[in-house]
Amino acid sequence: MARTTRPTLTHVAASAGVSVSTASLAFSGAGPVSERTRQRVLDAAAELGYAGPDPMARSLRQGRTGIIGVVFAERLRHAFRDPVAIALLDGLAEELGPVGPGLLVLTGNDERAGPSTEQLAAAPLDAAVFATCDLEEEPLVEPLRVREIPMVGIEGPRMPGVSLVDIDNIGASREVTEHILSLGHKRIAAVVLPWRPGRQRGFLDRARRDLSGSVVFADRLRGTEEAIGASVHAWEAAASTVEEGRAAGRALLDVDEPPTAIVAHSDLLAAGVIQAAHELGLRVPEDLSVAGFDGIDTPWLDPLTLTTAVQPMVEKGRIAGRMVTDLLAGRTPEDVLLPVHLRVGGTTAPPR
Amino acid sequence: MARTTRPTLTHVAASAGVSVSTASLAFSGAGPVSERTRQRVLDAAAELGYAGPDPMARSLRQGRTGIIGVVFAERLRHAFRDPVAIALLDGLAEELGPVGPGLLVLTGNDERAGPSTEQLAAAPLDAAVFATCDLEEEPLVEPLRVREIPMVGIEGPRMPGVSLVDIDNIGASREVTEHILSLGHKRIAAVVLPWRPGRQRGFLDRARRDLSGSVVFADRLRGTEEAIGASVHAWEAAASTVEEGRAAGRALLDVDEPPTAIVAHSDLLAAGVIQAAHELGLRVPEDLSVAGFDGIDTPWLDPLTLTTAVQPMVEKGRIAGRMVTDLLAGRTPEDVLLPVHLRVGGTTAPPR
DNA sequence: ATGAAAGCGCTAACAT
DNA sequence: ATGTTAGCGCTTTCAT
Repeated sequence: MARTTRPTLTHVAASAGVSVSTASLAFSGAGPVSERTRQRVLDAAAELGYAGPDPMARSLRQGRTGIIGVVFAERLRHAFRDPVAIALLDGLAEELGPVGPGLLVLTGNDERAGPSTEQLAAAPLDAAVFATCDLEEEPLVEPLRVREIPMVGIEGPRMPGVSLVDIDNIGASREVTEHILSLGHKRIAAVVLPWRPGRQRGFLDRARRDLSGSVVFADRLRGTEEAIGASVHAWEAAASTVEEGRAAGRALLDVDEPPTAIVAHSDLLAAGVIQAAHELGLRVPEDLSVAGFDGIDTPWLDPLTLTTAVQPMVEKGRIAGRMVTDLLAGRTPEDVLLPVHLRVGGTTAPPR
Repeated sequence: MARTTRPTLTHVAASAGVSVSTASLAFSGAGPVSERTRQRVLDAAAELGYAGPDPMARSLRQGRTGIIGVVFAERLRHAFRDPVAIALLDGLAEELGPVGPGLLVLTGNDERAGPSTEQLAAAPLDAAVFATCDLEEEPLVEPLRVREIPMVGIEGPRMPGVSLVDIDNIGASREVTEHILSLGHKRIAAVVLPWRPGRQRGFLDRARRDLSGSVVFADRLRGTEEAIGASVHAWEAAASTVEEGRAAGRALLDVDEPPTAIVAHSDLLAAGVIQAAHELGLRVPEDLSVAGFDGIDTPWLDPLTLTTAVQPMVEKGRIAGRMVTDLLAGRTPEDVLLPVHLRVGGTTAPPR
């Protein structure tokens, strides 16, 4: 009795001599079924090669897929190069693991910063987490808002309908810079995050400071300048990577009167700055102090440990996951602001 | 006229004064609709706040979700730490980007190597790509095989029903080792990949060599031993990371008569070995030659460039994506074996 | 404990 | 170009 099409619950039920509803209960366990019947159904299923209830049919009926979308405003290769994003995903996966099938990764490509509107409209999601969508004017939330998909933002601006997991970017950045100042540094430069959109590499000009871009970019810059009490000589990186940090370091250090300290707004950028310094024959921290932001593992800097602002990366993901769970249960979670603490490492010291 | 429930195509059609099927066509463009009608439907939709056809209903009807699953046999944080995996995902996303919503990431957790059977049975996939599932006895394929989900494996064993994108692990590993031998090295050690399952750190014992584990582990080891013509003194890493490489380097080098060359079966492991060497006061390549495998960017080794076997990481993903497309179109793609080429860098030199 | 029936929202034949 | 109709495969009332 070969069948060319996949068996369905109807076939299984028929073969077991029960109704479809009973067969359904035998699989879901959502109702009373005698052990004997249950076994008959499962046996019939095994014999027919039935793989269990069809996920799409079940989704349509129940109104949910179990899938959580994770939205990145960049191409996958760039998003996943960032240890902070990976840690976030890990926390998210850990928290949501038992819940459903998994995480649907929604990224952009070379042309688009983030998934297309069509993608967002067609994705079978129960909820979405914005991993790196920190723009004031975020075109990515609208398609999901229309669908009434619960949303959680990470370090974004406060937006109606988007629950927020935030960290104290301004305060932490200020604290790092204050540490540098307290060591006695006068000539301080900064390497700031990509302004986004239209990321570019180069000295930060006034125009870009004032236009609204990424709030993380703006907050970390603001913290640094609040500490200094004036605007800081800054280089804008096109991405948060070691290579970009290195380019920044070269640009800032290979001049007549280089700074004695550089505040980088990510650890990867800081690592690049340190590398550039070494290449230019400068010792860290003797000739140059360098601070970062994030608190990622930097085993390759060993024996140096980076002075940095340690943010709870995995925890951000876990909390976002918990918020998703709450939202799906109909609860309205409070926004969360997580603390960041200064970790003084070996890359900062008084100027000579 | 407030509605408490989300509007459906039926509401939109009624409001526009057309039938549901016409309204459907107005959205999908899959049939002839007059421009005037189309506009009326879209206007009605906009007014009602209709977000477009429901993805679940559409999936059920059409029999596909547009979602491609990517299966990792480890926890997310470990999988995504590997630049090779990221590059693969990037190629995959690039190739499949226009096709559908996105990639569903299916990972394990601390207890399970990979997603659970339930997860695999319930995930709404059109096809699956096994990113790091290289076991002979892979429990992860069975749940998908039963569902008749098209599958593509990366560097796995040849399995019925799983299309394969492979690279020449044996040949490339042999070539790297031959390069080391041609330089005149006699005392050669290897740092091999995790044997999996039951990854552990330590000198590789005979028992593990003989048991069937990861085929990538086995193939790269085999290539090295084929070149040497004998079994090699080897350390098994618990993961392909810089830290593990460092631990391996310490174990292999901090002895009375250390090897003059170490063949590491990944670039991250090689980077760790180099770091360990530096910490022990050994210069690379003067005192120790080190080779890797993969060809990832290692800017932090600068100015050193790693001698390694360069594999087409992104290309693997692209081809896997193309295979998925083929399989979904009903075609049966041929298995692919991609070439790997030796890149001689500055980390290998004749022994002193 | 089991069965009958309705319907989730949509698309695709088919008819007009 | 538009409408009618049948179902995709399942879960969930509601009867029995």
